[in-house]
Amino acid sequence: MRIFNSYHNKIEELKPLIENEISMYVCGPTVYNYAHVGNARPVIVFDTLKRTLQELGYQVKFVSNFTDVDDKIIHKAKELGISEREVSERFIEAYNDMRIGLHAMMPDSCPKVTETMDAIIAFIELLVKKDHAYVVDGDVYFRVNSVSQYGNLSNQRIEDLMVGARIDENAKKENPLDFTLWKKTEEGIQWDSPWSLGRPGWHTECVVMINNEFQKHLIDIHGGGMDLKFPHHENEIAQSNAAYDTRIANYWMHNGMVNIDGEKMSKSLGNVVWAKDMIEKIGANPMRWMMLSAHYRAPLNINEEGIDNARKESEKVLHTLQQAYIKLELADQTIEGKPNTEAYSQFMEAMQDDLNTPNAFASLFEATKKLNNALRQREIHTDVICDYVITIEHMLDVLGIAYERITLSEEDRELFAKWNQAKAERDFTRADEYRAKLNERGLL
RNA sequence: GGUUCCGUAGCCAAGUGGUAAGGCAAUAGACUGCAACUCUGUGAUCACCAGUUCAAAUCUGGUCGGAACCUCCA
Repeated sequence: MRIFNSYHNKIEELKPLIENEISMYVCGPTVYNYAHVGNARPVIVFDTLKRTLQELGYQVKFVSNFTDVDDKIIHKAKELGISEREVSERFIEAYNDMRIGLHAMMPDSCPKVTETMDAIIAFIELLVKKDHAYVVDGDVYFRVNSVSQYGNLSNQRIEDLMVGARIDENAKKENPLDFTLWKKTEEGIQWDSPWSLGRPGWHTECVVMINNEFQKHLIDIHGGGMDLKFPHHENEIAQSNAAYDTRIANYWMHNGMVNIDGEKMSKSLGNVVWAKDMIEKIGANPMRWMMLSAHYRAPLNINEEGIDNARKESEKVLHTLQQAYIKLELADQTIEGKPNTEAYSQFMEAMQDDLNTPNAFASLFEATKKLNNALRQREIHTDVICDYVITIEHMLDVLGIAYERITLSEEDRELFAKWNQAKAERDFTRADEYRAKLNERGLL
């Protein structure tokens, strides 16, 4: 498996820390609102990565957090007149519903900030003790200049960041780029700490959770949206380097942003689309299909035509699969075996090439075409059909596209028999009746 | 100002040195009792200019156009 490592900006062979095992972490959402379609992309991308790794035989441990302590949650709670906990629980549930709606596997663990507070405070204490952080009036800041590697991930020099960046002037900080580890606060939920009543900054939780969940300071893969590269991931690396002298993850992966009709989604443009609404509108399969039809690192533009495309393509493949099930059922042929077609090899080759899903789809279409051809032969070769059914099923499993094996009832079988007989007798009135019934049952 | 990325047929989208995958749409056929489904055929010299090379969409330089990040947005 080769993946593009954002840390080095190049494609690298994936070498796990432990043979046949992969530890991966993806930054989760701040649960103050529903997830929009942009949020759905990393869910789909990294779920697909996990599926690919599993198909390759890796044991994958996948962790993704919930940020349930944040200013935005506090504001939302005020707005709705409910507690912060109620806000976060509501949107955690909604987020998990979205995962289900996208056919994404649940992560093996979803730690929450509120349940990690002791470890976060202990970690900040460690940074302070090591002199990588300093305390001012109950706030704690990370001293960016204390780690030499700062800027490595985003490839920026501290001086450059200082010049043009619109950095808020905070007189308490030694350096404008220093980021908050702990914030003294009067508003919202608070925790007691050695420095003040307050709450942690955003960048610390991921580091602590990774250490906690994986019981080590270095994992294989860390993922998230491109926009998290700086400052969030840069800051994670800085903290981990400061505390444990490791960059937390060997491989950093970032997915591209999602646009709607060529424009960035934003509240001000009023074009934010909730993922749940789109799933409901177009269905999970087309949604995933569309998201995977472009390479994960490229920006993805969503428009009506793209949705339509994804819908047609997915339906076509699933329809072919369905016809194959019926054909095999009618021939009393069971489906078993492992994928052993050229198309499958090419598919997996594409997936191993930094998740080249567009090429993987090409293999899927080829397999579909082969299957369609096999289904149209006068002489039915069920073994060939079986090969391609298994091939396509495995491909769909890796892509997370849902399908269902059809079984025929006695009635269905009779209908097929009668239809064929009527056609043979050239009684097209009756034949059309049977055809209509079969159509009604979605079997044609 | 700094950093990163992109510009391939009507649309979506691979390919990153050896004469342009795939899909959608369009169009012409085949199959069919008719239809649907399906299958087959048909289209681009890769934003522009210059350079390196036997050879460039693919490397270098430049021009034009677009995007992201540098603001606790995936």
